[in-house]
Amino acid sequence: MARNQEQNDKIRKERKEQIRAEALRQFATQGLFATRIADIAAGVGMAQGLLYHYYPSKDMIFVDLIDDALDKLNKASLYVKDMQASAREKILFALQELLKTIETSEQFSDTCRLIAQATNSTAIPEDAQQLIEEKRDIPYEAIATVMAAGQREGSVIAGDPRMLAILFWTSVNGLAIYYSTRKDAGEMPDYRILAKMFLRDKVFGEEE
Amino acid sequence: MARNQEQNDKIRKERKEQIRAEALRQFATQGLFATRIADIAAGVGMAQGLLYHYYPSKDMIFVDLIDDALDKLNKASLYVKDMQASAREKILFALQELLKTIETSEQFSDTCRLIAQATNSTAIPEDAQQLIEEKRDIPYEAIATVMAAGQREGSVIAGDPRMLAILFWTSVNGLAIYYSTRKDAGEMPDYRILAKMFLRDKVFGEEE
DNA sequence: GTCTATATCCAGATAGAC
DNA sequence: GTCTATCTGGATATAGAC
Repeated sequence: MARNQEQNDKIRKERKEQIRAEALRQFATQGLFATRIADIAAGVGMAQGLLYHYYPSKDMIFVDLIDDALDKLNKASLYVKDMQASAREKILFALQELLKTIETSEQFSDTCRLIAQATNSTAIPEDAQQLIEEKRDIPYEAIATVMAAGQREGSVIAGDPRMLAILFWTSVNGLAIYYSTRKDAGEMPDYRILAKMFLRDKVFGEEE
Repeated sequence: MARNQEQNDKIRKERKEQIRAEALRQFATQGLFATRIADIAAGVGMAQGLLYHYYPSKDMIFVDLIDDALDKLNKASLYVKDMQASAREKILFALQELLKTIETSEQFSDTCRLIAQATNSTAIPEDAQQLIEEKRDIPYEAIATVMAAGQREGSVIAGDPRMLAILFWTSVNGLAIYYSTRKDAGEMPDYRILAKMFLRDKVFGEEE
């Protein structure tokens, strides 16, 4: 009977992951309130009632996804901050990776959109609001640290490093929203144009 | 009796404007679906039933506001495009004005947020979707025209002008969202940092 | 674990009195 | 023009059979 236990656990975990994936897609594209629990269940291919064996409520799915989304973003931010490289290289690397990921990963775009949906509405579950309150500043702080280091090394322009970090993230975020909401978006801009905002010296090799 | 007619029209117009203002605030901060028609009516200080003498449905209020928001943005964009000034000056002026307006005008922030809410969800009324489809590209085209002129005059970096326009608007939009969703936002960044992305030559007077 | 059927609630919209 | 009271539909969540 211990064998069945294991199998059940595995099924349970897989099912939960299916629900999460489907809910992420729908929440990101439609928003929390416009997404019906029946649609998520239908998307997964399970009965509506069954979904409640995995999550106690629609809100809880949302909170779970928000928590996950914030953690992923924070982890990536801290990775960049703690890289072995110059500040200049970190900024260029981060922008290049972010833009590439926005372009190629549907799931990453959805994650950005989910966070946008959540931060842009006061009508989300209180738990989700608290998570955002706690965790949303970490990427800003990480990049601000890099900017300050860049100022010391002479590669980054003068100004409040936190302000530069805000410009960094709001620009990336704006792009992410733009590209995830247009099918006809075309290709991504060159990441070096964004980098040009923050760096004192030339970022383009041949041209300019 | 013609006198009463006039007065009624005036009351009617004022009332409608009150509803619009309240709905804009609530749609922008909560989203279409989380906003209840009862709350809008309460915010205006009228009975729920009375609201239906001014608008046939919640969706129609939303569509009306979206239409208005897009028109305002487009008008401002075309104003900048047709200014009597160099492309470089137009870019600097536009960014300066946009950032100042985001900072000072609650209503402008709400307008940006409303558009963000609308473009970021597929679950909005079809009429609204069509309006967005029709009108949202105008600001991009206007700024792209300015960017192309700037390239000819030698002040703007190389690259697809439409791409530069996308960077222009997504950056501004990201900032607008950021500042409208934080009470503790602090002051706006220097608009010249954003301008630095697009301009070949120095944008800061003394420093750098 | 999975489904169908159902209870419950709530928001949008309407009717009708004043 | 304004209000109160009500209808109606639809979505969340639950109950109970298999």
